[in-house]
Amino acid sequence: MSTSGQHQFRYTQTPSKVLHLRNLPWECNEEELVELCKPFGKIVNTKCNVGANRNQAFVEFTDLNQAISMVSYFASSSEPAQVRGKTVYIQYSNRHEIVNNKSPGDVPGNVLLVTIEGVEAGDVSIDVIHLVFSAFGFVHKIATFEKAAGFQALIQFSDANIASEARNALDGRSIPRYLLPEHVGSCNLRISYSAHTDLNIKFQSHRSRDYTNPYLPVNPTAIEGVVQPALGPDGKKKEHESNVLLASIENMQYAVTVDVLHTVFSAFGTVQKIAIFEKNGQTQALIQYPDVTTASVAREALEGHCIYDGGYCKLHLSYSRHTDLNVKAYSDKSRDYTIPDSSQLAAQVPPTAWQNPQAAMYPGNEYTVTAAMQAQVAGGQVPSWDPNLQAGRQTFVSTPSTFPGQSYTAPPVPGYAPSALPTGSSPLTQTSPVAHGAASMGITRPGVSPNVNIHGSSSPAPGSSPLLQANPLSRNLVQPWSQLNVRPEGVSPPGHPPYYGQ
DNA sequence: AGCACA
Repeated sequence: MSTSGQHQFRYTQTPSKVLHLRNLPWECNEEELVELCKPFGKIVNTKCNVGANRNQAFVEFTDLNQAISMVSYFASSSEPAQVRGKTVYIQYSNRHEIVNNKSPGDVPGNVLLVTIEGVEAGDVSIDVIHLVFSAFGFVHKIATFEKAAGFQALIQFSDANIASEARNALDGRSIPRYLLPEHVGSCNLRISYSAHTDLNIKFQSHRSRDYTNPYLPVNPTAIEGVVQPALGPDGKKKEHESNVLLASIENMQYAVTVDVLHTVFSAFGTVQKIAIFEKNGQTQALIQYPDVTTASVAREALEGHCIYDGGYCKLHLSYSRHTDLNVKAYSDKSRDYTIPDSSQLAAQVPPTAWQNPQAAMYPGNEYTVTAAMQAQVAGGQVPSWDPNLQAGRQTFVSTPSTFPGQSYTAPPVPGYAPSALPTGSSPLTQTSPVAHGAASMGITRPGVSPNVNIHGSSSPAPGSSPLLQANPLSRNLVQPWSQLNVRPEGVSPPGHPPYYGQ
């Protein structure tokens, strides 16, 4: 008489050693599942927090009879199966084994990866996140970031037990409404484990916090994402100064390598770090000085000037929002000069290492946030460039041998008066970066050129070591002068004589 | 309260 008489249930009930459990309480974890099921046999695998509501689970016994005994028992029992007082419905799974029980995000650790669904980054403050997660124990560090997956946060606890409690309690739940702006609708938390064990927070900011280190400097201007200065209401650039310069390189017909940039920008002070990246098809670079003053001088001096003569590689400089770059110490695209002997790493670092430098650290679903991680775990100090985007520009970055032969001129070295340079006295003088570079600078911005005005005409003798550092052909900045006479194959001498501007 | 994962 029932309509289901000749119908099977939508989900077949043929016995399987895998059982499907539903109506589980949201708190349910693996241990509770095992407690419920182990009287009937040995459990070889489980999967909990399944389904949209995370209230289903699978349990796999070693053999079919054990699963059958459990289903049979509760089918005839007056006491339903329960977890924490909640009735659990048990049936045979329509599969015969549990696959992929543990995704990387399920491997417990002391750091949680929290995705806050349905909100924009600005809707949930780091203080709210801190408040919510502090209910389970001392929160050591928080780093937030925004990616395709949504607004995410890494929450570091002292140990995996506390992290686990927080995850079990909060996964799938919402941040209380009263903690959120009114316009926010639902706001579900999706929580998995991060592979990280210790976040590297460099600044206290609205994006990242280290609660273990109250003396960590505050970086009030660290704003995620956009590197370029924001536009003010009047449409003019709102520039706040920074010790890090953002250089956009226009008309980049010639290679602009880390070494070239280091040479150019070192004229104004110690360059700490450099990172080159592509943005919207344009090459950009971040150059970090120890202080704002140095950066400011460099910016004023170099803005609008060309690295190479003929209008090539014109620099446009602005202040980055970043204050401390998190770059690979030695790669094609970045350099950290604050690390001793970084140049020695050259031979040891595979050329492709930078392309996915932290891949091993970001298994599974964290993969999608790698770029943001590099930025935000470091405290929001790095723009969210994707190193992988830099493929395909090898023509410009490989070696000096790819310079167009006849038109090569070397980059400038501000700080030495062009007039002090010898011309034609040696093969090298014609390629002198000082000569051409200074000329280029002088032409582009007469009177502002740092090489003339800042350091005056107190030039060193030709051939002294600063000149070496200017030569982009030099792969190694400490290369002895004599070695520079041996040009890399394929690099032609300059096609035009040195030009000395005023 | 009704089947994951790739």
